[in-house]
Amino acid sequence: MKKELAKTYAPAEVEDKLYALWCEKGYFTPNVQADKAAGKKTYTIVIPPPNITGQLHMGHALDNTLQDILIRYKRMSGYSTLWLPGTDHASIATEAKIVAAMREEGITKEDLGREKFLERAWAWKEKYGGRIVEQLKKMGSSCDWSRLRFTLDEGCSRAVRDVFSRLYNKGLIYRGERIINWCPHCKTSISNAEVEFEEQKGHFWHIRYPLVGGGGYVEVATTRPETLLGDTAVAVNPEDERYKHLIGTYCVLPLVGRRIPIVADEHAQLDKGTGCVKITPAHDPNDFEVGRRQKLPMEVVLTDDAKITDSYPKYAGMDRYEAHKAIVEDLRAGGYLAEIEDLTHEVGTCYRCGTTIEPMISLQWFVRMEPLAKPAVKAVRQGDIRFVPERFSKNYYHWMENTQDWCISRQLWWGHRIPAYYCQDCGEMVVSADNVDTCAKCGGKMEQDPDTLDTWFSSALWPFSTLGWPDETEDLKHFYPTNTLVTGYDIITFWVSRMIFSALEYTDSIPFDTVLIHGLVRDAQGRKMSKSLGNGIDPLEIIEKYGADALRFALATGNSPGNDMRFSDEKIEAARNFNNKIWNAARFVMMKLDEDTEFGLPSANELATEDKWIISRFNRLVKEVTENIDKYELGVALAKLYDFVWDVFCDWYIELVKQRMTDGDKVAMKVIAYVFSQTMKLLHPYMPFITEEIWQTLPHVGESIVISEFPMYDPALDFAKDEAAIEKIIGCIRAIRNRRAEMNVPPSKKAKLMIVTQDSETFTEKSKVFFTKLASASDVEIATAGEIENAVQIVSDGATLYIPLAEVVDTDKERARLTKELERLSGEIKRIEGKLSNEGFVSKAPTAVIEGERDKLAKYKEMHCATEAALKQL
RNA sequence: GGAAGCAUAGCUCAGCUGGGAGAGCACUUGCCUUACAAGCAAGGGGUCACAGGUUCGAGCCCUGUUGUUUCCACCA
Repeated sequence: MKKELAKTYAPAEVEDKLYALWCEKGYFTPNVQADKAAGKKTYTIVIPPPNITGQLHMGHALDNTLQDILIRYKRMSGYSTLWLPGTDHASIATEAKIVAAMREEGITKEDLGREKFLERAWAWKEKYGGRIVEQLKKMGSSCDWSRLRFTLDEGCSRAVRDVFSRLYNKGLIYRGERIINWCPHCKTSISNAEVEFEEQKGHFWHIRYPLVGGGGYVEVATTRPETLLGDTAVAVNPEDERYKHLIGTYCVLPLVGRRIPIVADEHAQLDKGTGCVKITPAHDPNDFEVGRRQKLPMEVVLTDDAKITDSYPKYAGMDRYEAHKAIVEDLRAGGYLAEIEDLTHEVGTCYRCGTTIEPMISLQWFVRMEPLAKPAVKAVRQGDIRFVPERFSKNYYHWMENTQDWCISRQLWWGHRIPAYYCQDCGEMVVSADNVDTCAKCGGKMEQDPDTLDTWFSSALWPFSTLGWPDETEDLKHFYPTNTLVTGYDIITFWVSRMIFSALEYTDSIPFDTVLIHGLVRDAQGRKMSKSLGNGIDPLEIIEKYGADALRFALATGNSPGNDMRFSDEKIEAARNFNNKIWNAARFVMMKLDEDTEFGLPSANELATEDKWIISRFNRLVKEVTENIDKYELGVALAKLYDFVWDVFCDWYIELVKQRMTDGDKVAMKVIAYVFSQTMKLLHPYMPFITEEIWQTLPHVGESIVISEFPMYDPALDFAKDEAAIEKIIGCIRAIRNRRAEMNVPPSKKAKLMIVTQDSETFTEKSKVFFTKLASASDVEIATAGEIENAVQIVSDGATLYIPLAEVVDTDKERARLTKELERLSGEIKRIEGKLSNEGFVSKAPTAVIEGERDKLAKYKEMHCATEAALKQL
């Protein structure tokens, strides 16, 4: 057993080796049959599939660390556990990357054709999808790789086609001409959720439209004068006295010369601008509605790449910004421009490429949201699905209750092709999960819709499509609904909400019961990590330098649900240091253990006080850590583990038992091995590699810590009395060290120690060694009464300590110090007495709190008395 | 225009249903004490943003104010 370990922990030497072993043993793959037979409860997490566009970033690292902590914890706690991994085809993002790469080669999508393009896309997927899987493995993620999925694989695709045709048949998917958000760069429609608003400086242009017949004009205001080309009316409010006489008359569109009507519509508000609104039905969502109500023509003036159409020869081919300038100039020249105001406004941009989106009228596919949103809201309201932290449910409700129909068609090639088929001869349309070649009506040739579906359409099915749905597979029956979804708050609307309504509609079940929300990982200055800033930190570089466990620790510690965190060098170094601390504790334990030390606790009557103390402390730790993890307080649980390992186990228990270990005390060996090995288990979900490496070398039962049993709280291991005794001794040791430090006495200078106490159960013969080892005592005497003259006197909880360091004792200083101490104690006593004499406090406070105060009072009174005595002796 | 979060030690942040303020880093002092100098020991440092309120008791609950961040929203 006695192994010589390196002084510092070298993660690189153990991580890959252990991960390979875990995979080989199949620890991450649940044995469904056996688990069922054993009646195990299930615990399932389906990974938020990373995009195949690139590589893992810190956000992924955090997301996956949290998931792995939960999964490993549940696996060790006896659940039938599945963490299902996969990747997302990320339609628009991936296509944009591939197109960009092709541009380098000087080819366009059209040059290549759909089929060849898709070949490239699949090659991309192989390369980058594989890379992401490797990165997840490096993190130690205990995913079941035998169930790896991809949003565009056959199973997911089938689920998508199935859902699409179901919804279509129920009337929940429709095709129609609506105003959609058009990205002129990506050349596709995008959904409302994919539009990001950005504040931009602009102008408010007031333009005069001359009235037809007779002089005069109406003045309209717009931020986008170039859309004037598409105006087909001017609206005024029907109640507006100023313009009532103009309703039904016409004005002339400047520069174009078209006659357009002045119509009455509530959209125009009395108190805004001039009260007259130009109406551009084909290029503005509000105007589109006005146009429908007023039966106005839709005049399209922009092409797919946001250039003016050929209908306006003077401006044809100009992009929207050039046209803007030209039209402003022409308006000015023509004397149509009345006023120009400065203004800042929110402009919609494409969330992928940042291009300003163009509202356009277009024939697209939509999901009717209202009937789907209602049950989705209800599921959260009645608590079937819970957000952690709770406040994010407000976000969710707000979005769900106000959401508009979802535009799901995209003019892209990389994605799920819409399962709608059109007859080339008679125009008949069929929606079908299966391919349709010939028209049932006329026998003509059917062509599939060229468009693909929004990436999020397939992501919305992810929790069940990955488990085999629409088939009633074993996996679906066993693991669905899943349990915890771990994701960032930035993706609640895109994804979480859509999974919820999708699951309720298609599987008649919630997709998961808990949504654990985490924040963003920011850089050390609190900025978002981004490519343009170049402040991104690569998790793999961190792993290479510090190890996966250090990365995981740094991400999990001090992190609370829903809050952003900063990642810094100090944090990762602190994490590395903790790894090293654990490692060295392991070195100590292993150096001291006998080879035949077995796993297990000695019986209670064999245990020394300090053994019971550490066991009791550990037992309480188990209870707290379990409770914290169950409440998703992963950061709090980890802080307690850190504190226990470093401050309780290393700084005190190891020091207290060192002598016994050196003396070959078998009981101490068993206790230290037991507590430490169990501590490794508690820590394992957070730091899988180092804990396994150490656990394997300690006495243990079982094959791997991965599949070992998570420690359980045991009321029989609460030793309150022994805990109190050791806490007292620690208090004395601290007090002695403190005094010595104050007097600048070096540790090497030993001195006799006399302990005057009535507490013979705490201050025993056996406890003397603690003072010689840890408090620089040369010799310890325990007495029930007595004193040493000219000695340093320390009053601690339960004892008065005398240290004869005559040459350094300054009697005046001692007197001053003790007097001060006496004052402090008097103050405390007065405070507690005041509290206890408060009628309200004693009648209303819980008894435990009152008891606590009484105990403290007694302690302080005793110390006060002892201090007084000590002062007298000086 | 709505909504939410945050404000605690010099810095970064924890603080569980209210019961005497914590950690890491930084700082000061002393230690290479055979597990660990990536360490050990001791120490300094906080009217918990501000103002009210509820309570026997408030960092925590309520109201308002200020600062800051974010989300949502079709303001021409």
